[in-house]
Amino acid sequence: METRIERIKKHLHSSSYKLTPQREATVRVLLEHEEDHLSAEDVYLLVKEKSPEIGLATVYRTLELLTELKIVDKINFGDGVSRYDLRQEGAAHFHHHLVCIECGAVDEIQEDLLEDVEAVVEQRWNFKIKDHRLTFHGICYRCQDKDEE
Amino acid sequence: METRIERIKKHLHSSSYKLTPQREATVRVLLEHEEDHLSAEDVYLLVKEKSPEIGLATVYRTLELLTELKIVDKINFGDGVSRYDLRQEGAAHFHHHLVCIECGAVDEIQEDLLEDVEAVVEQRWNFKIKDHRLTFHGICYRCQDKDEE
DNA sequence: TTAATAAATTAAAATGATTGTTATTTAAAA
DNA sequence: TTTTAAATAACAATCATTTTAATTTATTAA
Ligand SMILES: [Zn+2]
Ligand SMILES: [Zn+2]
Ligand SMILES: [Zn+2]
Ligand SMILES: [Zn+2]
Repeated sequence: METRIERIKKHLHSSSYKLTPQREATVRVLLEHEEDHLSAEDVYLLVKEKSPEIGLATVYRTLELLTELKIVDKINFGDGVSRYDLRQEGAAHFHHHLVCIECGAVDEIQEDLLEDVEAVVEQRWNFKIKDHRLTFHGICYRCQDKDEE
Repeated sequence: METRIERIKKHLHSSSYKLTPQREATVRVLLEHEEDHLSAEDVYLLVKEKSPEIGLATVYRTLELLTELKIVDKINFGDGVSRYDLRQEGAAHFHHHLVCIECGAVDEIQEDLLEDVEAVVEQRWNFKIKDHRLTFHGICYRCQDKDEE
């Protein structure tokens, strides 16, 4: 945890940004909820528990900055809000998501899976891929079990 | 064109909805701009040219209805607006997108490409896939040519 | 055909997420 | 220490989308 914060601090410094207390509090919340897919409001409420003086706009600005630096990925599952996902350290690509249309759960796929597809796209469409977003909508294993009862 | 409208009309009827003049005007705009990825506002302005009395809320409701019936797909490229894409008739899956981070162009990939990946996901994650969203972000062929100059 | 009912629409207001503004604070540089 | 720049809080403003209430249109029943 602390070492990851240290690395993020260096990452900010190398782009001449500072890890202010507000930014650190925000990053800590993201680290403590790595499994989740928090909205800006979610992050704000969690940060507020420990640092009640922080403003929502600051959370937004911090998340924007972290997105710019590719420390987090911004993603949208079709409900009206953007969600923020810490990028795995050293991960070449953004991970994929499984969104259950019954219970709303969002599970993650860390494996790449797209290598072959991306090779085809780069060749056939002459498109230089920098990033991707892949989300599957369907029924999660939990809801399949429920349905069988 | 007319036959596609007819089929959409039947599709609505089979779910006991009517193809009102406002809905027809909206569908026509979508058909006339199949290549594009129009926002609700975009659709509204285009519909207004021929049917100035239509309201923005009606366009939103119509697009919502068409999305429910899977006549269009709602998609989000990360700017703050939802965009609406006519589904290819008979297409099993939603097509993929190439978003250029330099010029903003959005190109389409109609080929499936994901068959193998989806088989793996269904098996390994025990997830019943109903739909997907796949978007690549990168440099389009046009901008690559520009960069070489 | 006419009265009653339901569906769809308009226009306006409300909502909710996000962004911009301004004064203030904090940290770095001179 | 004084000066300057960066960051923040509090609030206002904006933008996309949804809701509401009144009206219109189409459908059904008498
Ligand atoms: Zn589920
Ligand atoms: Zn995730
Ligand atoms: Zn381009
Ligand atoms: Zn498309």
